Amino acid sequence: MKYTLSEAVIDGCECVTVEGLTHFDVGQIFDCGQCFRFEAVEGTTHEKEFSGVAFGRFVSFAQDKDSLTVYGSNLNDFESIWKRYLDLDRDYGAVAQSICDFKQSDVLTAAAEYGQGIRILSQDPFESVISFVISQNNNIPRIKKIIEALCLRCGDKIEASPALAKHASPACSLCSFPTAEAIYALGVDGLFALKTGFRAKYIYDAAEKFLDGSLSFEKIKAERDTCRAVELLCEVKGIGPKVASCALLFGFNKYDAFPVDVWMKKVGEKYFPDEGASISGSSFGEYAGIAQQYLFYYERYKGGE
DNA sequence: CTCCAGGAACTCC
DNA sequence: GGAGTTCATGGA
Repeated sequence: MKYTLSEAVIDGCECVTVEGLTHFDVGQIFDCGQCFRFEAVEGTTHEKEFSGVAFGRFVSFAQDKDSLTVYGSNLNDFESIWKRYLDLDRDYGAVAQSICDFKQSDVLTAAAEYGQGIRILSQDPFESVISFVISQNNNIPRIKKIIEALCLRCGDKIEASPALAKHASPACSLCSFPTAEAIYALGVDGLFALKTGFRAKYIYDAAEKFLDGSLSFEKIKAERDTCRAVELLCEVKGIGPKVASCALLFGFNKYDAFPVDVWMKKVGEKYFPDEGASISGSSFGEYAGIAQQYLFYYERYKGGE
């Protein structure tokens, strides 16, 4: 994946421009359900632009064809944070090819073509764990609302210059995702007050186990066997196979983690009759998680909204 | 009103 | 060890 970088100031806003990207579409990346804190920027001068907060920083990703402009970043931040976050050094053309070679399937081939701009974001592990605990038996707009309320309630304010703040969508506040300490301090009642419902005690348990060390992210990162990593996460109340798999795929770089939700059960029943609703990653190879993302996105979004 | 949402815990047999 | 039920909430 060879691309070129340049640093600039546009309308008083520090930014980095990346040229020569392939298999990259900010619309697909931020609208495929892997990330809940980025929103489309209205009235952008670019073809597409999504802004939000990650790793305690506000940033805006604007795309025109194969060119990406990262507002709110200099070259240093880009190299140390956003390059990794966007997974830019992975050759998604080769990944998609290897997925389709491994599992011969017309639907999978069509899905990989349809979602060819998707990339798996490398998100903060704690944020992805809490976010997907909130996602259970919930819909995406409300998941975003709850996370937004949580960040407003106990995240840290992020300072952004007026020039940069123009890129912010009103739907996303300039607050970092809360620390485990801050979430723990809210208590179950405080979390319940944020309309988290029955998930309040689950969020609290995750924060508590993270803080007391019984949920070791270092251990999970180091665990080569993704099935065992799932088991480690499932020690938290409210984390089952689906939530654990999402957290591992989006927050721990476990590309073979294969979340099965209601949409993937439909995919199994419609297109993979041998597997049906018990479809699993074991038949999709080392990039099963990326294959899952192609199939999820295809089934969920093809044919509009 | 009922049904559903990127599920998982709990309760039965 | 599976199948059915419950859990908060809000939108369709």
